[in-house]
Amino acid sequence: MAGTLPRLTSCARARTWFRSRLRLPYRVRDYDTGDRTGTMTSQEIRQQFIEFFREREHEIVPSSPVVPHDDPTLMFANAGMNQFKPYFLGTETAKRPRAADTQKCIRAGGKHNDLDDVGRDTYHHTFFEMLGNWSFGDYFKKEAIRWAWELLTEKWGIEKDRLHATYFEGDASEGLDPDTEARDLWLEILPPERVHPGNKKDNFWEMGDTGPCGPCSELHVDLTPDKSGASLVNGDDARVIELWNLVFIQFNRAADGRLSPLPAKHVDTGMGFERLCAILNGKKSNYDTDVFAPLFAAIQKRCSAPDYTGTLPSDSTDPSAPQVMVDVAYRVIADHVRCLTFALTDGAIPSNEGRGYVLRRILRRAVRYGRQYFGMQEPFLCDLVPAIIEQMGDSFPELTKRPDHVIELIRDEEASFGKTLTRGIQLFNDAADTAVKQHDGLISGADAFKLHDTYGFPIDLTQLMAEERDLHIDIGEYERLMEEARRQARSGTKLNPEFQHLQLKSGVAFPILETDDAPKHEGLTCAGSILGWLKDGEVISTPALGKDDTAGLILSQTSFYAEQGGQVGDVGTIKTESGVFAVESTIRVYDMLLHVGRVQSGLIKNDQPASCLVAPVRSHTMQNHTSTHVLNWALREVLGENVQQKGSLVDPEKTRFDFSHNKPVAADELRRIESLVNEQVTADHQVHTQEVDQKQALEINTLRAVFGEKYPDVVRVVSIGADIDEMLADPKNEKWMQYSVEFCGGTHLQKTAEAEDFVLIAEEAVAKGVRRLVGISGPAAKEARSKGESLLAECPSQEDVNLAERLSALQTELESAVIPITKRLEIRDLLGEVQKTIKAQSKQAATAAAGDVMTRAQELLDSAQFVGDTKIIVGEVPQANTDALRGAVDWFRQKTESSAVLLACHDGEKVTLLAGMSKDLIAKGTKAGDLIREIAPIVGGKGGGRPDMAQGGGSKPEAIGAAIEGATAWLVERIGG
RNA sequence: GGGGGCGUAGCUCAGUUGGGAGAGCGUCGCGUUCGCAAUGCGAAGGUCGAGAGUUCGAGUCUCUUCGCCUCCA
Repeated sequence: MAGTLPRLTSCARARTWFRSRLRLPYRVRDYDTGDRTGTMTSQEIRQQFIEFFREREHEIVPSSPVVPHDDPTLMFANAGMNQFKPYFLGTETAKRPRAADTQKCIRAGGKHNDLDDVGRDTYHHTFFEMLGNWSFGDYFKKEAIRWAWELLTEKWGIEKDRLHATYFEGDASEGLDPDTEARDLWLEILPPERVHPGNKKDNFWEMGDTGPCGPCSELHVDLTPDKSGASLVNGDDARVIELWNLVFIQFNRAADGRLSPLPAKHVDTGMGFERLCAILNGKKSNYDTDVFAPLFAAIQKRCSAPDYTGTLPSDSTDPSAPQVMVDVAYRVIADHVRCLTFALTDGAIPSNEGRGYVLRRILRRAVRYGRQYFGMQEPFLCDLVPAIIEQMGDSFPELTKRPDHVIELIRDEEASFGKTLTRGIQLFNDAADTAVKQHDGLISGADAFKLHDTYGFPIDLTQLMAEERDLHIDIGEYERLMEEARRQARSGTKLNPEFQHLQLKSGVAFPILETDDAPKHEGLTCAGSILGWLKDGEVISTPALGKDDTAGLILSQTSFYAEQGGQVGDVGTIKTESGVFAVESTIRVYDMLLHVGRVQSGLIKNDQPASCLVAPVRSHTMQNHTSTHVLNWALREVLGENVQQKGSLVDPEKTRFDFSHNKPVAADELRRIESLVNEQVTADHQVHTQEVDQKQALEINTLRAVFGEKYPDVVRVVSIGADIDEMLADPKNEKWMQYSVEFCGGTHLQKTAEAEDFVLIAEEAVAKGVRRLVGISGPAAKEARSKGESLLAECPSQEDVNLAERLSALQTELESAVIPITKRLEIRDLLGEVQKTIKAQSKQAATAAAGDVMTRAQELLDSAQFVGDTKIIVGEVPQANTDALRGAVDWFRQKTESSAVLLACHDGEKVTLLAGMSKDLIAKGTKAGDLIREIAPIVGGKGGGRPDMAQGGGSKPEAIGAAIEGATAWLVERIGG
């Protein structure tokens, strides 16, 4: 599959090239009939947008990944401005004042989750492109408005009298005046009846609760036949739709809610690409454009589906008519597979949490539609990926890099959902049967909830399946269970209650007390002074903190490391002349370092000099952190360049490193990785750190940056063994490849030998395609080694006695022991062999014993007395066990017409009794269980069982004789009498 | 991070107050058949994920742990 791609994409490239030479004229004609044969391809539209702004001195930037690795507040890129956020926030300055691009966006998580709308109308998408142009403190409203107008009307020929503009009408409660500047600019172009004021909701844009914001101005297109849609602007009507949003960022909202003018004013615009393509080609639906046409063709071919006719549930008298649902399925599948292809290409993976979970839900929705309306039982979404790559690979070259990987991920996910679906359908059928028989066609809320909770069946699917069988669901009960589950999940995530008040109150102003934490790299102590503390959600400095008060203490200077980059926050103590504060963890909020903990003794007052004492365990953290870097390097050496860091955690006990690798790391690979790390430790390399310009640092060939992570312009480089200046002077020299170089702000050893030793103690999967290694260093590593050796020495050899007991003891110990993973694997193999021996031995013993038991059984049968027609077989069988006695009872049953049996054996103090009764006796009311209950107390125990076979036991072997006599007497009386 | 579910033969799964580990498919052997398909009879195949506990007795109950699935945050 991959082999054919380059050829296909180059075809597409040639086509674009050819078209661009032709300079075909485009004119938009009639929106009403839609009979215009579209002449502008989406490729061309995208290209012309880019060119238009390139000609106006905009830097054309590539789309940022749709999966942001550097912004934890954002699940997916959802607007063009995401990658420029630092410029608006003022944390970075733009290198060029103007930019334009097309940004890949996904909207599917979030609060207003409109996933269920996608496919049911003409314009909702989970994945879409956003065209945008930006000014960072450069041009403002005038140019933005004029260019938007020029591009739409002059270049693309949209009829001028179909365009409406909106501007911000002002808001008294915020003290904001109307945006007359924008209004007047529009009035120069448009007649007053097509320039509309808009309220704060529609025409004032904010990034978040705080930060840059400003009025916006939107261009709307009137698609009504007679251009009468003026009253429908901002009316949420499909006939008059928003096309281009121009945001003028000119205010900053502070934490107290007040707005202040920004010194630098910015422009941020966004125009939905798919919608634009539809409008320029006179199509009513985004799905009727060539953005989707090739994909629809691929779907039809792969699914042998009926033709796509473009009907919608909303304009049909029967919203669930077969053809309508077929058309919905086309749109759902096309949209979702686009979304998945882009998200997986950018490094996301379907999983059971976070954004991975959103993707899983999207995939499942598509699979369900495919199953239900196209009858697809096998994975099929994966087969649609090449069509997308062929179509979009030119504009988004990243798609062509690892298509196989994306296809495989989708196929696996589809296959595993297929299994869940089959299981769920079974459960549904059971639930439906119960509903029909017992509840008058009402499926219980509990069943619906279980389908959702355990099998991942969304409620709408369950409802659909119910409707097919003319059943209903107890929705009220379902909702109640759902809410309960939500509540439970929430209550589980609360912070340590002691520190809950340390959450900053939102919307309340607070001073930012900046902390200088440079000393963290110098040592474990430093002197600073108290600036204040965070308590009850507020940053304050009075009154003093008394004994046992909990707070987040803020110092002017500190040697504590705040949790960042995988390294945990430090613990320790802070002393002043009047008190001692125990620090339990350290976190960063903005530029404040919060020393979270409690006052141990005395008082802590503001402005006091304070000395920081970081707990000595930090040195173990440093050993582990430096080892982590070497490990990262060793992984590349052993497993190859494909190893990408996926996350890490470094604390005093261990280092936990997650990386992309799609199969378990083999035992010999583990050994090599471990010994490579130790070679570097023994070599006692100097650990170099230096602040370097990011671009320059990226030149270094061996540098390992986290894929997709966004770094500041000046980064701290940590090199193990190689001088950083030398590397910068000759960044491409092959010899650097033998050293570890990373961007890192963490605390490190000065020389690698200080790590002492390194041992891998675990290897496991965390997600599909992601493995996790856990390593330890220092004294803990040495201890693990010797523990491993001693456990290995304890392994029994085949000849040893009491194999079974020793094995069980060793397994228990092995489970909790911290030993090298390589040693663990070795021991596991060894014990596996031992296990086989044990099995063979016990089988042999069983067959031998069976022979003895049969001899004894024959004796008992021969000496048995008759009571009427029934044989009374009672006696002791030495050297037997429960299974052997059962075998004997079965044998007697075959040998005799009618029999009552009681056998006994003992192993040390433990007595086992077994009783059997033939059917005729049971019919007469003599049951094996009764016999056992009667006899077991004689040997000091009890028992029971079924009428034909019962079992009991006790602890008095010396009473077996008495028990047998008792049994004989009981049987003779019952049967004889 | 929290909740729920599952783990039994090579595969798909049953297993009801705790009381002899099962079915179907597959495998192997033997029949019917010239042979195949089909079919009849028979057999092999299990540390019931692992470890502890309760019990006279645990696939079943309790706890711990591993793996997978799933929902919520």
